[in-house]
Amino acid sequence: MKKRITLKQIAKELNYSISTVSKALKNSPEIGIDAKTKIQAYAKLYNYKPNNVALSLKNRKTKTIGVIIPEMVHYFFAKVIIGIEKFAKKKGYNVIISLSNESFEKEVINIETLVDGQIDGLIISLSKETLLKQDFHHIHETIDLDIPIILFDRISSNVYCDKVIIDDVEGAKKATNHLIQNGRKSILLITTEDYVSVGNLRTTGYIQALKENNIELDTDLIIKVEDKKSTEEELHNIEERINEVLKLKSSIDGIFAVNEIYAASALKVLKKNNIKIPEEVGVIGFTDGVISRFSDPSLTTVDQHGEKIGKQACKLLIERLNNTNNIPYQTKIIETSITSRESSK
Amino acid sequence: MKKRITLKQIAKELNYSISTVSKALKNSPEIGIDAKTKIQAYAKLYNYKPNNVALSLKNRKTKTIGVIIPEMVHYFFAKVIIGIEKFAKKKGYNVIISLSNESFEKEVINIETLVDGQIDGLIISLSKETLLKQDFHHIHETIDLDIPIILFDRISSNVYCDKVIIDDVEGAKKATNHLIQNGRKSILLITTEDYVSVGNLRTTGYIQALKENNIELDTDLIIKVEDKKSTEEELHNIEERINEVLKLKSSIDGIFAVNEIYAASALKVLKKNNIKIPEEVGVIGFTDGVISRFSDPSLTTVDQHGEKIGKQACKLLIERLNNTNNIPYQTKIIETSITSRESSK
DNA sequence: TTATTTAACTACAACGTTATAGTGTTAATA
DNA sequence: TATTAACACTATAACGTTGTAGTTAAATAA
Repeated sequence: MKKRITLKQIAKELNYSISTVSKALKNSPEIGIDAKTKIQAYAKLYNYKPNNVALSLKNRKTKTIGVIIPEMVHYFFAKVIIGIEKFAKKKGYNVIISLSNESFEKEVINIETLVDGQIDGLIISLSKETLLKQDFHHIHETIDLDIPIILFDRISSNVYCDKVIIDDVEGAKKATNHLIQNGRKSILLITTEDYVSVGNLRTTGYIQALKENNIELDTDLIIKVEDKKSTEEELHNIEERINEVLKLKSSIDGIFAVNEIYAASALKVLKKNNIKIPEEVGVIGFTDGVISRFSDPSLTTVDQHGEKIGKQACKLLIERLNNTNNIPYQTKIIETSITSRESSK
Repeated sequence: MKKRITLKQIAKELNYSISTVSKALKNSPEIGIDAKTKIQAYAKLYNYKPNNVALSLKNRKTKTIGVIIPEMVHYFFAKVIIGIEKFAKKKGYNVIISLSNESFEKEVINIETLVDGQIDGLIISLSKETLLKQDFHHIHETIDLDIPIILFDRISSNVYCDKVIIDDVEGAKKATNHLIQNGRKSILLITTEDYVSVGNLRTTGYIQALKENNIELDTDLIIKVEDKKSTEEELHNIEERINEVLKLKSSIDGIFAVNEIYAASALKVLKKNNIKIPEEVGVIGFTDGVISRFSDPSLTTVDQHGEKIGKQACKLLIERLNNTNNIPYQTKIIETSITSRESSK
């Protein structure tokens, strides 16, 4: 019905120039007290709000941050977004969210769309396909356009920009040590193929922990999952593989899974085989999500503090946005912590 | 480094007027073939892309849709967003997401921020606090500003606008009937307080199903949870209440919970009491999320088809955006379906 | 008295785009 | 030959702001 009022309309109505109205509303000392009070009262009455699009055009700033994540239904990403959103809002920024759906092509398109004047900067977690392809031209082009990018969680050392990650190696070490300190000696690792940076690093942490505790590495105790998307049959597949290894290696007394889906799958297989958790086999997962909280037994996990990651990423981005002079790129590492639950004594 | 090129720069470089360049890039018949090819080649070379902010200002359209949801970590909302995002992108719209965090105040602020020129229309699921307060002035004001709103899931009959919901009554009826057809006669309902519209409606469906099957309603078999936020102690509280009723009413052979958290809690209590699922007690939840899929036993659920809801909401919104002439408000109802799993025979 | 300062405003340009109206020049028509 | 039409382009205004550079008129200083 009633469209929002503009400076022009106020000016016409009160017989002032547009400039006067603009300045009066900004409380400029150039404007007389009479005009100010009249204009301000009128603006308030008609609920004047400056048009943000016009401001964006004028200032060449949209005060909007773009976020591209691979998937929405992951608890971790949801948490990161909460962190970003909270911090952004506090600093007067809006957040646009796009989903790459783990696809390289969608990631490229999404970035292109957002970069077309919609956003001041980007926060991205790379899709699995991008990591597999190792093609980062779209990221580089964006940075060349002077649009800062912050990478989080799924990063690449081949991209030069600010990054926020957790110490995956350290987190995996913590997890493995947690099991070892419980007296476990034969620990099964369920991880991803190596091109997924986080899977890779967590595998490294697992191996390091074993070494530091003088436990010999048995590569048969490592299951590497080709994880595209967690469809029903894919899940079934994972369960099958766990089952096989479990049959083959009866010595197994601990399981470390690099995400909570794998951990939940492990629980299922163990229960099916009537193996007592945590008495016979202790289980620990990565990512503290709803599945871990509501599984039976509830899962001990390595908490990634997604909200903190989001906040940190957003902070880095806004700092860079406010500092045109090139500060050197930083990589912030967020500490993990273990949330102890029933699946490990 | 290299900022994006503008029409002005192309015009200057090639010695044409800005209008000519603009028209040449739009393939206007007004422009000669020579100029066209030259300009188009140059634009392509320098990767010209029109500035969206300028277009927004000119067209008074941002081609952006705002979405406000109460929480991000709910599987259902995540799914809805996926649906919205997919459809929006296909139609050339971007999506901005805001979180109300179940707070009335945050909802109001978020709407205000978004409405200030950022978006063409809004898709909202109301916060619990808003529903409790029954204060919808912010919604009405936005609609008055000619910014269309689509409400989904958490709606109110006191707001006149397009809506997308599932048939909660019907869904609850389906769920209850599912248990009854399994031979259950004494069915515990775990629901929310009545002000949460969906809880209310699902309670109604439960009652109707009983009536239609000539089972007398026993109000002791209804647990109404005051659900603010699902904190650890809150969850514990719910489990306590379920436990009490279970002790009091040994006849219980079925449980219907209006969301998956309550259903998971029920599972936990049943298992603690060594009650066999589904043999002794069948359990069914609402919302088909990850918890249901990974719980033990896996949960039979009423699937809300979140993605479909999102798509439908987005479709309604874009239709309204394209039709300035007032089409009457519609309420679309998305069918639910039961996903049968282990917790019910 | 004349020059200068101050107060209180207004005009203008610019951000990047597009639609409408206008301007020459050449070719076709009456 | 005079008129008109077609072609190929340009100028201008507008979307809503804001900062800079004017413009008045009155007040003060010399």
